[in-house]
Amino acid sequence: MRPLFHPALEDIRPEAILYALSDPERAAIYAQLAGAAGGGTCSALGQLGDRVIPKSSLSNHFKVLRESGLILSERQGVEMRNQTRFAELDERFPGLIKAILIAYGQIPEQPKAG
Amino acid sequence: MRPLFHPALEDIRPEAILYALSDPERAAIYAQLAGAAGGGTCSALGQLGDRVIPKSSLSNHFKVLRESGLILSERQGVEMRNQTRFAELDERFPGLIKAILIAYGQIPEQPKAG
DNA sequence: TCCGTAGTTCAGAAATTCGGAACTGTTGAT
DNA sequence: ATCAACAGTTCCGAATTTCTGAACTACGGA
Repeated sequence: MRPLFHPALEDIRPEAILYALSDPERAAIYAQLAGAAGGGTCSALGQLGDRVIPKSSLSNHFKVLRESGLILSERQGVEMRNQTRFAELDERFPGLIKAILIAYGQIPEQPKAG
Repeated sequence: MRPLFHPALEDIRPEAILYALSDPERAAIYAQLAGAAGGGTCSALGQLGDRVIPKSSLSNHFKVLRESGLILSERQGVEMRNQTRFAELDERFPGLIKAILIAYGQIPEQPKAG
């Protein structure tokens, strides 16, 4: 298996982020990861609502998320642990990811501070 | 010519917004419109950098922007005036569009209030 | 070694995008 | 009224991308 490619923070392109999250299935996967503490595996996230995502499609979704810079994947034994790169990304593109998750209704809207 | 379709505010989908702006050419067009006071025409925005966008492609870009809910187009004489629906959209998806424009470097990063 | 599980790669079908050419709709001139 | 010029749309074929079942690779346990 080819080693997994992860872009360096400075190589992450906004168009890749938007493209990756413009697919509701991928956005839902990402949102799950953003919520899950441990780092989700592919199979754990393979069922969204009533549809079972075929595993080749799922693998591709993770690849798109990974190569866009949204997530970090590393093999751990027989499975793959995935976690978001939220903190890094929020530094590079302030407010972007949070605004997207809010737009999708995956996290409640933030009240203004103060 | 078919009448131009514009989605109602409540029908606008985040995936459509992200998809529309995941194309750097469309994002640049949108950013120009967001900056231009008057409402830009297709031909006025048909040249970005060194590339001349073919007019059928340009027409399609505007269609995608329009049908995603990002812009409002209306015929004015022989040409088409386009303007953003920024205010509306910002109400529906708070912070989203601004964060995207910032990510693309099209507007300077906003300082935190206070 | 052999088996089961997790995920990747391959390959062909289906869907999408791109853009040149033809077309529509509007204005202004004769 | 007719014509020409112009802005933008639609059509359609070529190229690209996406989707997913099937085959495959990688790891761990017995």
